[in-house]
Amino acid sequence: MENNYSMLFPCPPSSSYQIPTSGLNGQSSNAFLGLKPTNNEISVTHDDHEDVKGEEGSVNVIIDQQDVKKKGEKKAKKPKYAFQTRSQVDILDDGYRWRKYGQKAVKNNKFPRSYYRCTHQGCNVKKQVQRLTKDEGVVVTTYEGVHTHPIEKTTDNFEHILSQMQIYTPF
DNA sequence: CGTGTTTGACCTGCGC
DNA sequence: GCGCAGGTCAAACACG
Repeated sequence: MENNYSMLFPCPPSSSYQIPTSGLNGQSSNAFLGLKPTNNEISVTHDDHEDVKGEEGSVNVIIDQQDVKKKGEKKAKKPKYAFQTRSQVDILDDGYRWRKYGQKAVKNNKFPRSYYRCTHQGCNVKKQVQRLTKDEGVVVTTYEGVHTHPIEKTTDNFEHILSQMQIYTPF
């Protein structure tokens, strides 16, 4: 099926941070994602884009339908979301619990890429966190898959995050 | 003791 | 087939 996800990431109203993800893998989920940069602005971009800086305040989410194959299993398509965040720290607390399972040096990048998996049972959402050589202030977080469970931290924190996002986006 | 991180080895895909 | 790069595994380790 054809889906246009380009507007998937509107800034949610403060009363609700439900993000429409219906159509992704035929599933829907609430609170797909939130980011908590420790400071500064959030911008979101395509993981294919080279011009990482982007314009401040611009929001651009690209979902990449990636073929994932495993031995003996049929291909499954997983949505992939790349977020670009200006932050001093690599770890963005999005409310889910993540376990790091790997770290690799990336070519043409002096910073390593870290691999995380959601620790919730049955939820195999993955994310990669990578800092850019070009701009050390930029952290690129790539999410793969959709959480099959509600967010774990029921924090006010999360609403703060979202309100921050509204501030930093032109919507 | 439970949970998460570190890190080298291993696997896989791809280009030559 | 070979080498490289990216992705994952898993044992050892650290920490509250």
